[in-house]
Amino acid sequence: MFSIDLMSRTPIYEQIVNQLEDFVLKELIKPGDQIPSVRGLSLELSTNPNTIQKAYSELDRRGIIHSVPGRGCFITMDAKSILSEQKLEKVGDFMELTRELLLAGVPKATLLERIEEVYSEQKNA
Amino acid sequence: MFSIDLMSRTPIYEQIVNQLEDFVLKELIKPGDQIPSVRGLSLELSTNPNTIQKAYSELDRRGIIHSVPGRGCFITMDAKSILSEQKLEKVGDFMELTRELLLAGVPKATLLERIEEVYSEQKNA
DNA sequence: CTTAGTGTACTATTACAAATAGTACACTAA
DNA sequence: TTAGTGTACTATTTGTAATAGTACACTAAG
Repeated sequence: MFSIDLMSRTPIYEQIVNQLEDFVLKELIKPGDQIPSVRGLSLELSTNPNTIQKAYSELDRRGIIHSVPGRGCFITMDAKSILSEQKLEKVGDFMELTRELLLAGVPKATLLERIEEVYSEQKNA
Repeated sequence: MFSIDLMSRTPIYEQIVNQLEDFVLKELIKPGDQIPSVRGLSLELSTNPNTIQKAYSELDRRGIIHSVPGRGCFITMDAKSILSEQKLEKVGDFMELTRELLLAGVPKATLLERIEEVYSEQKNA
């Protein structure tokens, strides 16, 4: 399920965080579900347990997962709403990127087409 | 003209590169124009000359500027076209971001509105 | 020619964050 | 009791960015 890119400039622990957030939003993992153990995932990904723990601490801090000593880590009930709200802040990034493309001479129509494309992908899913 | 953010996660030399690229696209600097000297800019920004040189080497490598030993650094004639083409690759990022926002529940109409907003900003400029 | 100002190249060092290594402790469930 | 959890901690390694300092070749102005 998880996969990491050692060549990427984004830290491994951050890749884990991003991927798990994606899984939650895509509902590949649901509230209450248990996620892989720190040691288990570190073996699967051939990383150090501390790297996984750093990712899980971050997710716990944000309220996405709930860690229970001796039992494991579980997706919280309101993980999805937290993430959705968090992603809304990306609308600013969206506009920033739009400005860059405008500057590069990309016509408005092109962007509109791309949006249609992405939103129609979803209907087929 | 240039400014750097020491707190940013993006390296200083990369901030320089990005800003100069922006200036070219915005035509604040034009082909043939001379840009600040390595030592001059390092003084202005209170950075090490090597940091500026790293940025300039990168820009030279990409064909954005042309360095002439003993004279200075100048914007190349086709800097803008190189940058425009380079930015086109960002359409992929645009779609990726659109997918994220779709996943977070942002309605298509919101994104379309934002695009209109950005493109109308430009008309006023 | 001299001088000041350019870009360029190089080595050494510092600073910082990510990642690794290893250990230890407390808890839970079988 | 035992195996599997999360957690905490220190020490170390690694890679990159940035700094520090020096040196060289070139150009233009005097």
